Amino acid sequence: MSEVRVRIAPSPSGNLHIGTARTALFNYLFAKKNNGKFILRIEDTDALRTEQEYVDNIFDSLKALGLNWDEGPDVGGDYGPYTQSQRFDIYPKYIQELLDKGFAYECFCTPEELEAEKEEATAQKRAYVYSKKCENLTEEEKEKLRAEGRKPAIRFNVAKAQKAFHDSSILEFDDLVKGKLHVDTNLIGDFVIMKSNGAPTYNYAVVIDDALMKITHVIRGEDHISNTYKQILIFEALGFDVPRFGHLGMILAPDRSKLSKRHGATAVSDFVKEGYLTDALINFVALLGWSPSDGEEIKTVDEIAKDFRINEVSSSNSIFEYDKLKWMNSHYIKMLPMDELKERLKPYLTQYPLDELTDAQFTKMIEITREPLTLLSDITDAVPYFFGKDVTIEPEAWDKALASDECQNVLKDFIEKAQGWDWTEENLHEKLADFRAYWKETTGMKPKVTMWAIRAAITGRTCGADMVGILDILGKETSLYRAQKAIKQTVA
RNA sequence: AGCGGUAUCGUCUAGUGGUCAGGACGGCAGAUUCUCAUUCUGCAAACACGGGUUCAAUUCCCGUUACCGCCGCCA
Repeated sequence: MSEVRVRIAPSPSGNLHIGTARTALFNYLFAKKNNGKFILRIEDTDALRTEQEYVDNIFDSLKALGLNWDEGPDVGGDYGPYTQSQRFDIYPKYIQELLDKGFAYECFCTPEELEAEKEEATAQKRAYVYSKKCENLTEEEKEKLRAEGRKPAIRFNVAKAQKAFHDSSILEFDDLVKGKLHVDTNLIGDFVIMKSNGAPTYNYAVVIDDALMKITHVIRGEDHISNTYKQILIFEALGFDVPRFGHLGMILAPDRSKLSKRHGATAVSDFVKEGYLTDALINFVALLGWSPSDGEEIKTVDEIAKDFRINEVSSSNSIFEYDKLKWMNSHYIKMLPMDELKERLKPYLTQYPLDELTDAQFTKMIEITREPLTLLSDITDAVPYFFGKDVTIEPEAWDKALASDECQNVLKDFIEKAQGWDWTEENLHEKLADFRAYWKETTGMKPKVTMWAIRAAITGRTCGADMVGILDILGKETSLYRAQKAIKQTVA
């Protein structure tokens, strides 16, 4: 069998969608597993909706996910160009071939006429298929229409192609993930393959490109199933080899609707901005429809590729559950080496005067605050008390841990004793333990309550990072200054 | 409406003509910890419904229902 060649063909009318990323991943996995080639093609035949910014976003997102392509617009390849808008001189030739073979014809219908046909169909509660009214126009009629200034679109003659290559009107193909699929081609109207402005339509361009790029397997979302029949017919009409098709279930939002902006992030770059790691994203999305044979869910793309079999992919839709993604993200954050974590976190710390800390202090701060991070962006709210002389005490922290006389006494005792402490990490650890023990023995106060008073005074909160580490980073002066400020003046 | 697809805990899924229907996330309970979080232990939680076929059906077949997709000179 010839070399496996698969492709991902996004349309640059938006940033790379997470669903497209999953389709790209499955293509990539299939290529890897079969020692094939993974190709990127930009489908920008609709100039109105295309933006360079989106093209860049698609490149960047795919790269960030580790889905590197073997051939594409930027890296080239033997079957380029890989951007459809640069292939416009290729398409007319095959249109002519289809016209010559009688598998296509010119259609002069206006949008209004087409609209009327559709309305009539709806009124009669029938499915709309094009009336074929232009199928047998004579040359004179065409000339007349042309003289009126009408520019024809080209339609594909479905029935003719079907009849030429199949015994009945039923067209069948064997889907890589769904098994045998079929349709009655009488239900497919003669569709437009070239618009009146000369631009190819999706269903047509895709066939020409897939054929010329020698694509062997087309893996895509199941929303393309009905397009597949049309495409197969074009492949056959032009005498091209028909590739194998595989249709993946869709990704749905938790409310079972299409995943859209109102559910949160949908583009890969949005997720990244929110603090998700691409490793977590790609791992998570692989688990939608595919499951590892050893039950181990945390896996790199390479590991998944070894274990991947397209026919074992689930053919049903799956819901995008943010909870599990978050769990996975926190897992990947925990696995990040310190140096890398520090760099990744910096973009979320721009509002703080990082130069107040030495590198050692900064490292320490990250060490003691990284544990509860679910998103990288969580760091923003986890560290305000490491900066500045003063700290804002949250009302709840005050009420719960500082307002009572008992707490005030703990704090006073802390200030008094801490004056004499040697301010090193080990020593603080020991002294603080003694401090807790002392209060427990003398008053029965729970260790956590004792610590709350100190924590609240110094960080303004009742929960946060390791207290020893905080004191160490802040230093004796700032720590005691803050503790002192939390003493009620009236109680002096 | 028509055509096509799908159906196992709330979610992602494993699995089989005879299983205690397994795992993960989430949930709940407990343990550990100066707090939050981690970590550990335990618990609850599913074969959509109705007919067949069969000694036996979650598994095979048919139907119903639900959900999704498609019906563009969008891709």
